[in-house]
Amino acid sequence: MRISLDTETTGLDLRHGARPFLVTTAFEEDSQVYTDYWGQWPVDPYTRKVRARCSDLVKIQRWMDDATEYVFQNPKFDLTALSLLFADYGMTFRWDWSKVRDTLLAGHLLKSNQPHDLTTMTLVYLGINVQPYEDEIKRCTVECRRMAQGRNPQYNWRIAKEDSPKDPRPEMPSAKGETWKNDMWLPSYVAKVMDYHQDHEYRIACVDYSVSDSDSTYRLYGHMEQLLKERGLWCIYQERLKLLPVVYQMEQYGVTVNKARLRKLRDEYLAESGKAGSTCLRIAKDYDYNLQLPKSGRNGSLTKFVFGSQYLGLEPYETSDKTGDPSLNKRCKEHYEVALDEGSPAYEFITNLGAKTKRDTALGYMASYERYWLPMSFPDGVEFNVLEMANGKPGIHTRIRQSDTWFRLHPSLNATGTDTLRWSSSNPNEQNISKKEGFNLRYGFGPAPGREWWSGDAKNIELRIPAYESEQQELIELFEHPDTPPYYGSTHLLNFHTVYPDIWDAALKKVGLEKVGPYCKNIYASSWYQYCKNGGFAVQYGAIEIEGKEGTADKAFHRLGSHAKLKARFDKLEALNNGWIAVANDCGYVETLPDKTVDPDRGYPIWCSRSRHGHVKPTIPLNYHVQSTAMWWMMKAMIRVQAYLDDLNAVEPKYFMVCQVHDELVFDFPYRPNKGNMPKIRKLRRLMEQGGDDIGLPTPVAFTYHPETWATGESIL
DNA sequence: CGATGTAGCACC
DNA sequence: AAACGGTGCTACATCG
Repeated sequence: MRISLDTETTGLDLRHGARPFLVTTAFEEDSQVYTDYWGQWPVDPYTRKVRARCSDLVKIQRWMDDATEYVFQNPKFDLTALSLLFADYGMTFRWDWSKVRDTLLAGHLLKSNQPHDLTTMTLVYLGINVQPYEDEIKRCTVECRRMAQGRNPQYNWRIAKEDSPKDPRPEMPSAKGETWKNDMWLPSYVAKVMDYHQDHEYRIACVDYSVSDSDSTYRLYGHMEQLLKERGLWCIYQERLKLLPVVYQMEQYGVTVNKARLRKLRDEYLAESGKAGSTCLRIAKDYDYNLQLPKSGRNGSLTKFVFGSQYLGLEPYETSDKTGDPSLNKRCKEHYEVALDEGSPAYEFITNLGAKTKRDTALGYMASYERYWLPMSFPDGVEFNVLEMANGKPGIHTRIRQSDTWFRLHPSLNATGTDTLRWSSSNPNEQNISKKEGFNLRYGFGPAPGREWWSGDAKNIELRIPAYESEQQELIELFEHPDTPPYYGSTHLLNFHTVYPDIWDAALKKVGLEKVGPYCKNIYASSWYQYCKNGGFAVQYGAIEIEGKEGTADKAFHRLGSHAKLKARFDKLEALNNGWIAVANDCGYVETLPDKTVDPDRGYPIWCSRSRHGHVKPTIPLNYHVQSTAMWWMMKAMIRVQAYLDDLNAVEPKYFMVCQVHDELVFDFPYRPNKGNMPKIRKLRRLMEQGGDDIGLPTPVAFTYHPETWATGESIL
């Protein structure tokens, strides 16, 4: 029998203590959909702890065991929630991944650029509007919250609020915005306290809402299953389902963070930011201006000082598309640093402002890591015995002291979080941890004692895909012969030669074919070579070139006509781009390269939004196709690798995949002297590279060894 | 006071 | 009509 399940929880931060207080289900009998529920268990209003009934938990387990398929909207969340709740009661929640179905994965596959929340999908696919249920529970919850906050709170209940120094909420670091959503347990509690009658709205609003979600999930899945089959997407969906246990285990294990190292960075940045800020204030004071420095970005005070004619009076370099205000972003600061006289007040001000902003951003990230991290008892925790009461009786219990140095983050990973196949990551985001020189926040991350990290990244995968697909020989040659001069496998150098032939030829005369590439890279490191890298990325991400005009790419290359030269040299790439634009305009989506082990005839459809005039932006189709193909490859890599790790972990869990940043995978392994894990790493590399066979091009993977920190490492393979 | 939009910056 | 793709997070500014 197929069932659907939905849980309502006291918040999203399950690992910080949020728990389900209501579990609802839907199922079918004689072509009729029925619903049922367990809970709503009482929530302690002072601690927000859920008091579940063990007999209910047993029933839920049995209900799951008896089902042949369980449907969830985002299974990872509900399964984690139930697991943790069961664990609170010394019970183990069990489920069978092969029975798990997901309306979220199905929704993305059916229409990648459409919202995948349950309310929207229920409206779109079933024509049912469940918004009234949400409106009702919102109204009830907000009413009840008023009893506990405001000017005259009657009770001292711990309602959800955004964390703040005045009123800290360490148990709900992600609470912000619509915080009422964390308090849906409150109406039934109030009804109980007030002894309201059994049918009072406070007693039923949450159950009605949740039951409606279970019902929607059940019906939605039946509908989606049919659509996926009709549209020939069933095989792809089944392959995608294999991701669920992989993501689950990654989130569960998390990444380890070193507090001492992060604090060291913090102290450095704090000092430097303070110094740069004082310099800015001093310069402003010289103009008799009382500058209010923003904590990040800009504020009115700063804008007035920088652009006001009576103060620094800088000419705007770029303006905002939306507001037309002069911009002060990184590009602009870089421009002013070149254009202004070194030593002038304006120059000093801009450089110091840039230095401050960068550091403040890093400081903000570090603060968020501290908000989210959790203590870990492994590995330098020490066992000790204590006398404790348990079940009303005293006894000696073994406890493990928590580490003072090592903490763990569990970023939330969303495999359907983007319009493409890229994942999103949040709370905190693990995909934007700086690796800039001098700002390498990855220094704070790495293997805990007794462990070691390895990272594997797909070499240049987003350039390889279009190169092989279009059969652009120069690029294929480049990738196949990474040790051959003059480019040594570097697309930047190939671009350099193409865009700046005069500079290249002069260097060639001077140092010869063997050395011309490295020479250009070295002596033009912060000028032409850097511009070339910037321009190359602009082109890779789909910059548009219009004849005779300086587009973004030419601007980045610092030379008019650069983009035209690249397009002429890489004519097949250009044809591929035009081909995908035509496909997107024709049918509304592009597809990833077909995977011959899944469906040799078609790939994953990635929908491209259209403008009001019905056309797809020409910068989108190739980019979506390439980005998503790379991520399909990554998905295959993760599924294969996890299967291998599961084998290794059959006896004792030791080998973990812990992080994914688009084309990079990070592994946390037990430490082995003399790189004793190398055979396993070679196996990982083979498994990852196997994805290339599936989509028909070579996809080499490079591995780096990180025995100490993620910031530094040794290239091994 | 909360919600919303914008800018800026970190990643690939 | 617009022309560089995909994200998340924080602070600032504004509005009701």
